[in-house]
Amino acid sequence: MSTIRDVAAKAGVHPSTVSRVFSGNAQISESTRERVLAAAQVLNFQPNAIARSLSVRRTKTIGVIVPHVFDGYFTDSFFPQLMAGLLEVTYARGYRLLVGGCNGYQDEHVQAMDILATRQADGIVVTSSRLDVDTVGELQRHNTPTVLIGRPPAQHANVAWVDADNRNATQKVVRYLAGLGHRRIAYVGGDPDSSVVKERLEGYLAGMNEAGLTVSEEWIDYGYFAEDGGYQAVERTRRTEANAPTAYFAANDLMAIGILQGLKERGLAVPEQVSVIGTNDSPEAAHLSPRLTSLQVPYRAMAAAAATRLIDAIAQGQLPRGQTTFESQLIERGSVSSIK
Amino acid sequence: MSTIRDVAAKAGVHPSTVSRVFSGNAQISESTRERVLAAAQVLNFQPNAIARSLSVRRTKTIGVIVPHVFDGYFTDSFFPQLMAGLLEVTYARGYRLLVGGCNGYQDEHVQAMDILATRQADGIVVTSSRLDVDTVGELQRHNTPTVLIGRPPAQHANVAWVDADNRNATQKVVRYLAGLGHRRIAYVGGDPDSSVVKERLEGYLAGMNEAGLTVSEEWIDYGYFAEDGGYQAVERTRRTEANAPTAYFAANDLMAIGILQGLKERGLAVPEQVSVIGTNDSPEAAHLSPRLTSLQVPYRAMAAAAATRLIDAIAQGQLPRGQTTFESQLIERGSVSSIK
DNA sequence: CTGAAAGCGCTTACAG
DNA sequence: CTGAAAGCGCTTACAG
Repeated sequence: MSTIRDVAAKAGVHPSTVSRVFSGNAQISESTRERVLAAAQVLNFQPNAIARSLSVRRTKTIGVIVPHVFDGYFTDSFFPQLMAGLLEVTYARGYRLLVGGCNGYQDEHVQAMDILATRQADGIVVTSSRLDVDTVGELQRHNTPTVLIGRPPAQHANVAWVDADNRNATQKVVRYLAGLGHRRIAYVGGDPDSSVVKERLEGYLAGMNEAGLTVSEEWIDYGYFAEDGGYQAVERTRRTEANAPTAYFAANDLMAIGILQGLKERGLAVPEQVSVIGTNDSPEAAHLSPRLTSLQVPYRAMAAAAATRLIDAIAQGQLPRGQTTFESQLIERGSVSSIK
Repeated sequence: MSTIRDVAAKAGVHPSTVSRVFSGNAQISESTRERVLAAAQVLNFQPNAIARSLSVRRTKTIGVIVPHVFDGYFTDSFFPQLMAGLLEVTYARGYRLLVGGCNGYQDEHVQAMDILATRQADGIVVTSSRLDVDTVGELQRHNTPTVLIGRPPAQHANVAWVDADNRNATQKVVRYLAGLGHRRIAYVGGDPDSSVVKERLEGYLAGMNEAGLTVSEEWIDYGYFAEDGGYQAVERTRRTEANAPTAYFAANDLMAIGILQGLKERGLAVPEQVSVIGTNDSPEAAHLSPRLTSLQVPYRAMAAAAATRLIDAIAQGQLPRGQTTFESQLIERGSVSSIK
């Protein structure tokens, strides 16, 4: 690999001149520019981005940590949508995306801090928000460009974030179901320590309350964020048929599929006897039978917005700010009906 | 952010000593190590990875370009599996994954070369292999650590790659179908310029030949790698019912779903009248009705193997070498039956 | 418009 | 075991 020095020698100029033609923003006479470019051409020169980063203290990359803490993580449609949104804007803006794995939630902020502290990225998008792990606080303390996908714990009210209307959307789902005559409605969440799940629970409770429905403890269930979690939720929520839910709202489509399965095994017809609503509008939703009604959360748009906000802030040398809530949309298909 | 110099000052040692305690491999007396660590602790010091990279000429990151050239790219299960495999090993090996987008196949090798030429990564995993774009050649010419997921064009026989047994697996699928009595079998591929699709076609042809079946041109169709591609393939392959296929093998599950849809609209029952086999064993496959029989390609394992090979080579300062073929496995479910 | 110099924050061969 | 120095490959304020 040739360096700026080789090119300078060949073109008969000072290395700083070569640097100037490649860094763009500098007055260079047309003739020397041409000479430099020609020399670079034959030497197959491309400026070393690492050296440049060291010099300008900017990497033009943003980081993201993927917390593949549960097996289904990559199977769920959240992940590809996240990547799609992030990639779409990093690419358009000439940035790169650095992705690190991590091993459990505790490790997530270790990895995030590591990327930032070691200057491998100019900023970071944080996706998970477990309430018991203070990733955000750590990041804030270090005064580091961060935008959250999801809402931060209350004490960090001023971080930049982008989130779905989890509480509201869930309340609407319950309203919709109650409007159809359902009175025993179950909420099947994933990890109860995550903020999404908490927010949705609030929305559920608010919706039930609004409809004048008393909630039975048995209708609230948490499980693994995958088919099996939903499947088991059916067992746990139907101990006594008299008190069994006539409708389920599940934290993701994978769980909804598990619920569908569990109901089928018990000989319960969907939607005739029991209604089911999933979340995320995953690709399979439209192809199940019955076709699954699902609450579509615009993760791709959220990720794109997060990346945009982050890159904008970096470009202006500031910390990202502002928070945006995205509306979820209920995609009505065939897994819901009114109660007779 | 504090530097090695600040720590040195505080600990009363030379910067090079600080460097030594952080770079690991050096003899340091226990007492000075402790002093340095203590100083680093209070200054909240972490070595700047960029500076280190420049110095040692190694970034500890590998790159991958994702060619999201068609809309369905992120929806297909290939992408998450690829990322899962790559992330799994980069994480375990203390590497980072740098992902770049690209805009069409032509742009792919521009981006790949850019990452490498500018030294942002130590090596790269290349995923797409369009036969008309010589990404591999370009990469080879620059003597750059590369491993391909997929097989390279013949002229680059010596690049390292990891691939599925596309040809063989397809031949087996045809053998299986022929064994069930099918004589008019369709092959519905995606992009005909991609090597996977070519290889599968060869396998298809070989399988038909082996079974003593003459192929009708109409049974070979190419379409967009998504539902719609499959849907349209049904139209095109069933111009005349007399010559219409009784079995379909599709390049991915999305297309198979489109085929299912198209057949249903024509009032054809699957698997009673027509059999359908997809590829990739996507999450939805098991939940369709009929449950879709699918050729499972171990993309996650392939990606992991690619990353491992790449990192091993980098660690030893060599170019990656060797090629491995992974076996696909037919997951039999309910969309296939024998012909009466 | 261009050159010469200092600096970005590390690493490492060379002495001792 | 530790220090002093040179170097990794750029950038940019300062002169002219």
